[in-house]
Amino acid sequence: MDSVERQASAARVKQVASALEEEIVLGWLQPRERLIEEDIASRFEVKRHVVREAIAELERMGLVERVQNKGAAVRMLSPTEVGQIYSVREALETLAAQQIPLPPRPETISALTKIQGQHAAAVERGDSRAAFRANMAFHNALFGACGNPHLVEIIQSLAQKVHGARSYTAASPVHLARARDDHWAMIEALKASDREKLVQLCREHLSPSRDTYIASLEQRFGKAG
Amino acid sequence: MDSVERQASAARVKQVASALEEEIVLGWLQPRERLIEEDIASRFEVKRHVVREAIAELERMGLVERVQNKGAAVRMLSPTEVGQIYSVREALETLAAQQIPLPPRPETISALTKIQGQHAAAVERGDSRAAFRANMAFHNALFGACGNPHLVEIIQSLAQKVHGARSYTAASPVHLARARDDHWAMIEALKASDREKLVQLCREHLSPSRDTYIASLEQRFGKAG
DNA sequence: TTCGACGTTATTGTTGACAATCCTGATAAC
DNA sequence: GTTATCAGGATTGTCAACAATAACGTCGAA
Repeated sequence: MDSVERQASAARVKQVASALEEEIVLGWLQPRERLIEEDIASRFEVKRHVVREAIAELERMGLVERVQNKGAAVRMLSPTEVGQIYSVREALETLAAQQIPLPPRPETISALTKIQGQHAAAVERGDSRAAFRANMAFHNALFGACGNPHLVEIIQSLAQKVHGARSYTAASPVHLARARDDHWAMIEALKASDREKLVQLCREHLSPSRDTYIASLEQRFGKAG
Repeated sequence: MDSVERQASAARVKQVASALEEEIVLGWLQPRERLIEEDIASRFEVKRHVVREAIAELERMGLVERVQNKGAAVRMLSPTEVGQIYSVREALETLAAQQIPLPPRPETISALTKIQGQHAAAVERGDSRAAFRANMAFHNALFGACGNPHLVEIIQSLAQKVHGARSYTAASPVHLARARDDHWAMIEALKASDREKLVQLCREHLSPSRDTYIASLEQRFGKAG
């Protein structure tokens, strides 16, 4: 093991991609901001080649837009698009929630509880970066319990698509706290095998960030945006 | 215009990717068969670079599997996986069918009719390649009418995932004829604004290829497959 | 002063060569 | 006869230099 450098490049690509994803989600990279390949390469100490693939990945995820000979820029989602994506998310996450076997396996509960502990801690100390990660982990674990990995994969990819739209809420203490409470409530619903409650929670969990994003966008660019 | 060579590479990548997709779907490339980058490069008269990206695309679509330093091979889907994917497809295509505005716009009907004419013609003359293309176009046009491009995109990607599993049915005259009849029936349901019928048709349209694939697989490898 | 042509620079796209890795088959030892 | 070892070839992964392109600023003319 000669340290970090000897990783498979595929791993490095994912590493760079998710690092960039985080920066976009947390708002460190603003919409319309360009992603310069060489800059990123030197910043992460990888070859441009790797950055290229990472950006291609981000493009596939819909976080970034690319045009010939002009490079990539973080993508700006229109309110319409965000609304459409959320409506699909709602349908799919509802579907997944309905398929989670109740009562859940004990491991599911313990895993969720553990992750949510980390999430709550991150929210407590205002660490939006850690909160973001824990939040993703929570949803993966939750929907992962539905037993259909392909459904989970789609839910994940949809969540990633609107990650870019979340820079407005990802750092907001109010929203983070609300998400935390929602998560605990979901765990309770699972424990109680209360499917109706669980589905309802999942559905309503989505609204805040969608509404906040759309509202802030309309405020900035006018209702026509 | 200096001929085909002057295309943007992005376009060539997609071209190669969909050409390979076709070959996989039509069974010209068997499961487990390896995809040699240089071979493909020379076959399509593009650089290896382009092939690489195309294969990455196929990997993302789930048609192909890649391992470090060993390259890509067309992926073999287990019956379980196929079942899972189809169950998500069913949910999503049902959802989309429910969202198609009824009565549909005249353009929708005419577009579908035109595409289906091509499909029927292809089926008639046993041109499975053209039938495959027309089939894809039909479903895109149909679900595209639901008005949510993101939903359509997901439906498309799921269809692509099981394309590999379709090599068993894609060339079968019986299945092609059945698909053709289903399509005509869907158009009729649209014309009649019969939502219930439409949704039912979409749902049942999926079963044959799934069942055929699973059956053939279990026959080949035993129920344990 | 403003507009447009032009050259410069920053950035991306492409290429071929090289390095690393894995598979195959042959040879030799047990 | 079987297994272990090790070349040789085939294939993928990495790289750095080069070409192509678009953004930018400058200069000159109306």
